[in-house]
Amino acid sequence: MTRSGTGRAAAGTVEQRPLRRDAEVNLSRILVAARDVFAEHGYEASMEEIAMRADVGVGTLYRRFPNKADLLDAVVVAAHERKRQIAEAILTDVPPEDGVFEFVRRCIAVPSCWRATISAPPWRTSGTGLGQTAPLLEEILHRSQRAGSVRPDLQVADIIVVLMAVRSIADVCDSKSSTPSLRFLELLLDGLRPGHEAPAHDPLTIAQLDRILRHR
Amino acid sequence: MTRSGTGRAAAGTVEQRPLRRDAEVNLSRILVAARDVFAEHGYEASMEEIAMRADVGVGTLYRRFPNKADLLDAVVVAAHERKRQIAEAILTDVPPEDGVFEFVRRCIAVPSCWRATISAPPWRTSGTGLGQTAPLLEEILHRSQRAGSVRPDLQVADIIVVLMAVRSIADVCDSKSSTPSLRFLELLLDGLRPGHEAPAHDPLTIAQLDRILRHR
DNA sequence: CCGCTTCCGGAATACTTGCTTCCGCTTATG
DNA sequence: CATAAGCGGAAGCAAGTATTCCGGAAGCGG
Repeated sequence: MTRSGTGRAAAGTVEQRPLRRDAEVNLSRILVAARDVFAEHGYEASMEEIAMRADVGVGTLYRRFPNKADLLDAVVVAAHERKRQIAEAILTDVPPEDGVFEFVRRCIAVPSCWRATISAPPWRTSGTGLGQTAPLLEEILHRSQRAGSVRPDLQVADIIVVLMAVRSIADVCDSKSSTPSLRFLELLLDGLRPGHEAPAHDPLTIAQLDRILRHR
Repeated sequence: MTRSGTGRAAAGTVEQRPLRRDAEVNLSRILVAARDVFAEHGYEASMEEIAMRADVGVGTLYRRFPNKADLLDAVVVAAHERKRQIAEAILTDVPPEDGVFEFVRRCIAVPSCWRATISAPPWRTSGTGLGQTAPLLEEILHRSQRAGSVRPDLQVADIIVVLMAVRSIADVCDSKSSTPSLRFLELLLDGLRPGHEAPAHDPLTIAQLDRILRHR
């Protein structure tokens, strides 16, 4: 407490001094581990397992994050961002008729990303992040529909549900060596193609889906 | 311990005297409750919740079943039986072209049945029961394929996976008032119809699926 | 190279959770 | 009415786990 000795920054901003080099490395290791472990076990995952996977002690986790929920928060925020990036990339790089299919495939190819997004119980997080991606997804969907590659009765929420379904199958069935969920995914995607009767049941709205995901 | 007074049966058989009337009622209430609760929460379900749902005390559970695992066993066995019955009914009552679709729809219409079958971690149960239904399912599938209503590249395991997927969606999304999983189901079934390219990935074998379900 | 500050590990703490047991009371049954 | 089966639910007890704490190690500025 000598004086200002410890280098604070401009007043007002809560700027914190940069982390020590090793600490920064550990931090990113923690984030990766947390992402994976939460993805696998959901919020039930234990801090100890996360620590082990990150090759640090539990104490280190608590140095960076006040508690488990805050750690999850960080992971979820990062995952949202990743998903939004995917959606944007689709809109710029992919021909309209492949948009929906590519979106789903890419989301699934980055499991630690979308898994966390969806499985997290965000009763505390700013939101499920659907609000951020939904408009982009809507655009992707419309383009594919105009291109005639996707059935016209499909809704945005259906796509999210598809993601959730494949995720859960992958959780149960996939292993290091085999990924049967990919076959399931293709069957599922075939169901999104045109040429079928309109389903008899109404789709969820984004708001409903959002509530479901947030509340549980 | 007077004598044989308490009516034991022929030697050898482990025949137990019939349950008291009220006890029998309670037993079936327990079975129903356990079926539902296990279906909802998986093996994590607490004995207390099962007892509460059955409107009995936990003590009563333990009078009938030595422990939680055995209770689960009973539920799983019953569920297998139910599923087999459904499959048989399909084979006799339903025209070939509807077989697969009806099977899936009926399984899902009896949630407390197939849910338990599939979600239970049977590291202890005689088997996953796939062995019993698989041959019937195979027959159902072949008939539908010969009738041309189902894509020829579909395999039995695919159908089981479909069930698992719908189940997980229903768990998360369905409520008393709305059942969005039914819409998802229809989309999924559309993917099983003919007219699509063969999926690039191989299906699971029944044995693989069996191992997956049993081991986890 | 020195000393200060940040960091680290992981044992110990303090709970929570949930299966199982126990025992005094109730209820069917003959 | 007597008896044995059945019942409820309050402990007992064993795991599992978030969080704290502190002695020692490691980066960093001088």
